[in-house]
Amino acid sequence: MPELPEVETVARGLQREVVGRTIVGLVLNKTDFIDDPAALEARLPGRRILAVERFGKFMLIRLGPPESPQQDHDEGALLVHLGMTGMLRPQPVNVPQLKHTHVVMHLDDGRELRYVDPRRFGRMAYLSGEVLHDELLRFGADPLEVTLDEFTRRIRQRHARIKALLLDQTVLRGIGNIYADESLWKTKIHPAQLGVRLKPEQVARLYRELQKILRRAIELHGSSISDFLDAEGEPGEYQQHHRVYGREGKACSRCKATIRRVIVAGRSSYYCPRCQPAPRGWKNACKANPKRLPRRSRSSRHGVKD
DNA sequence: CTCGATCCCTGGACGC
DNA sequence: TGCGTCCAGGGATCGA
Repeated sequence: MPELPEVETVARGLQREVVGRTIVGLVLNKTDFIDDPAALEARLPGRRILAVERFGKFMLIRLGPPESPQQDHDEGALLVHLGMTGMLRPQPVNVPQLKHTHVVMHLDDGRELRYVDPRRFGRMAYLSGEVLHDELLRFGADPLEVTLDEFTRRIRQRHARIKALLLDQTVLRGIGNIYADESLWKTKIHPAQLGVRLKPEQVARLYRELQKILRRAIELHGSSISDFLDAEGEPGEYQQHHRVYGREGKACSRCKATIRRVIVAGRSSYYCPRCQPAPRGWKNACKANPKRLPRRSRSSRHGVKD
């Protein structure tokens, strides 16, 4: 599931692989995840790829001016969100297309930049400069660039649970379920704790550890849980360093207590019940609302050991 | 204001 | 083996 480190990995790979290439043609298959498919067909052919940047969980494919002078240059870019299962990578034409290949951009070196996304939770849009600018304004700070003061302000400004705040892309952009849970475990903060209740020292630790975890994950090319592959088709390695995510029923590597999973902010949240003490009232809230307790996973129902 | 519910979508795991 | 069911999850949206 592509979050900041995975998107960064793909963006860097594409930066190496396709910058300088010109898109000479475009084939669209399923288009229900594309904002305006006709805009892609009208705007992409003939444009040179100037840069591939990451913005939160988005990739921004910056495009040069169109070759035909009557089409005015609008500083537009192709925005790509990989959703859960999106993959974007260049392939030689003779490599068979994977199932669920929805967008094929023909490049001037003979390769094809292919977008594959089985679940189509991703998003693709061509946005002109002005629209792009407004679109990006909706998002919060980049967790790797934000200052501690700004991070603290954002975590404390809303009366929400820390897990919800970390996942909210208008608070911080780029964090998803994996890196939220991993950074909360590292800093011994329960995911249901309210952001405003965190002590300044806890916020500072979360800030530092979140950045460390994201940077390390980028070094290891992200986490490949089920099917994430980078722009070279390679999986990441960071999943081998997960301490809580996906480890329900296993032992906490710090205290040996059993890792648990609850639903916080509508998302599965993995945590250590001993290292990350629940906030006041949380356990009663769980008893009152059984939906907070996820259905036992099939593996744990059958007692699979680690 | 925050929260939960619902929808989107497919593949994989599981139950029978 | 095969068919039905559940579920994962990011984000948008709506109602409580």
